[in-house]
Amino acid sequence: MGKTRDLTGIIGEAAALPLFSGCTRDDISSLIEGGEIHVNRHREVIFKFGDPAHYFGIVLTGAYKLSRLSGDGHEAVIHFASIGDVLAALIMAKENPRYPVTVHAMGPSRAIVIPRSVYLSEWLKKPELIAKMQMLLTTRMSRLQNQRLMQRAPLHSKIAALLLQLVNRDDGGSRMHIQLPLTRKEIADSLGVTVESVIRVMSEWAKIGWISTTDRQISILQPESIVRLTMESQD
Amino acid sequence: MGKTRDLTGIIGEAAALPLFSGCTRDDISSLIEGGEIHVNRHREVIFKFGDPAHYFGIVLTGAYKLSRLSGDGHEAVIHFASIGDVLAALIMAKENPRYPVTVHAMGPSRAIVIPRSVYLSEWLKKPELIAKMQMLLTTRMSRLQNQRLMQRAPLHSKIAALLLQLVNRDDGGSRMHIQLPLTRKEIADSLGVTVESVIRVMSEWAKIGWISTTDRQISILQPESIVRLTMESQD
DNA sequence: CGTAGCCTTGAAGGTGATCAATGTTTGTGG
DNA sequence: CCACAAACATTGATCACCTTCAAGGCTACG
Repeated sequence: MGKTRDLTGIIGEAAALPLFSGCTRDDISSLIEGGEIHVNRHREVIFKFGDPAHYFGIVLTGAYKLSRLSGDGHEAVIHFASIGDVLAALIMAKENPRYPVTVHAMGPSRAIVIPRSVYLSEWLKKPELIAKMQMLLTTRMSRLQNQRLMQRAPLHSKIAALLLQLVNRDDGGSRMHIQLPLTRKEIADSLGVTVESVIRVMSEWAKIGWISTTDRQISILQPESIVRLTMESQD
Repeated sequence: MGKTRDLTGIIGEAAALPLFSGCTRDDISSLIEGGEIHVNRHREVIFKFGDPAHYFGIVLTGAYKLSRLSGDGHEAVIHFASIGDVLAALIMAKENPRYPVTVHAMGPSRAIVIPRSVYLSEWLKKPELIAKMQMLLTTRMSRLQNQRLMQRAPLHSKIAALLLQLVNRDDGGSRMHIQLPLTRKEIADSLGVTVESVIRVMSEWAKIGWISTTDRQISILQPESIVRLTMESQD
């Protein structure tokens, strides 16, 4: 894992994030004071569950997986964080926080980690910034709630909904692509089911040409078909 | 549903909430400006999913159930809000928000609803208040995440975990009691399973004296046994 | 006193879990 | 660059758990 404290080149990059829209370069400079750039390779850990949490993070490039290990050794994925997303956002409010999740890089990724103290001293002073942070939390919460809605749906609906949630439109919508390197195992852990079950469903989809996978890059070739699956048991 | 705009008697009540600890009566007075007290009977709706959201709420007495209806007519319970908890906390950050859940009273309950505009103009100015709001959101998010961990656990573990989450210690801990009037259906909708399954598990527990129910009031008579169930497949 | 909401029980069936074995791709170090 | 290990994908057989469907009872409340 590479680290650097030289933040001069970063300010421009940070300014491009929606989170910092409306902030001057000086604003940003003070907001990321004492920060550090982490350069991670695939599967590297940036925060570890249970460790004392002195830093939070913002994804600059790539993506990170937020997960926890359940008692019987299964990994439960909480969230996939991509560019602009906040890592360990939950540690802000607590007194002596510990990381509530383990954060792995998904493919080569970069993040800036910022001392919690800077959040308390600088970030909290700016209402618009707080609102944006709340917005990020809100989005994540809505996602968790939506998945709650799908709990009773059949497996193929859950997988369909997850894929659509992670998708970025390529062109007019006739073909979609998921930016993260996503394994079947990660999909399974995200839905709380087994790899085998996920594979059985997705292999079927690949066979009939609805999706295709090459090196963990998933493309949705027939979005309408996938969308229809989520409809069946959903509003 | 009874409503009143006379807030004079409420300030003292509000001051007792952890949310407003450290606020003067004048502070509180401006924070609940334009608010309204809602007095609800069992099962009454205070916010409805999809309606334009101009107000958020704070539970004063009783409890409220936050839920959504899934496409196939099943109710999915998102959260049980009890005294001091915030209702529709998620609407703050958005532009033209609509209520993301339907909120039902569970038993006779009272809440104060406050215009969103007051939040934007008054609440956001106070960093400690923001921190407390984020804390409430954080707690809720952690809860959703913990339930995520239980996804693969057997049903009895899930029910055990849910009951323990909702419990308030009565005495030294040898006997616990859940303050809300909680039906088996609501437990089922909260876990994403069927009523029948919940009943089969809980009837068994009642038979061997681990719990007892009288008029939707659930008592846990043997907490250790219940706790053990959650351990089996959890950290 | 009847309806609505809640609880209960049973039988049958299906979905996804488990277990086991094998193939494939990716990454690493000599 | 090859060899080997590790991570990932796949397939099949069996089975447990939970769902579904159906029917009936209990209690509160207008």
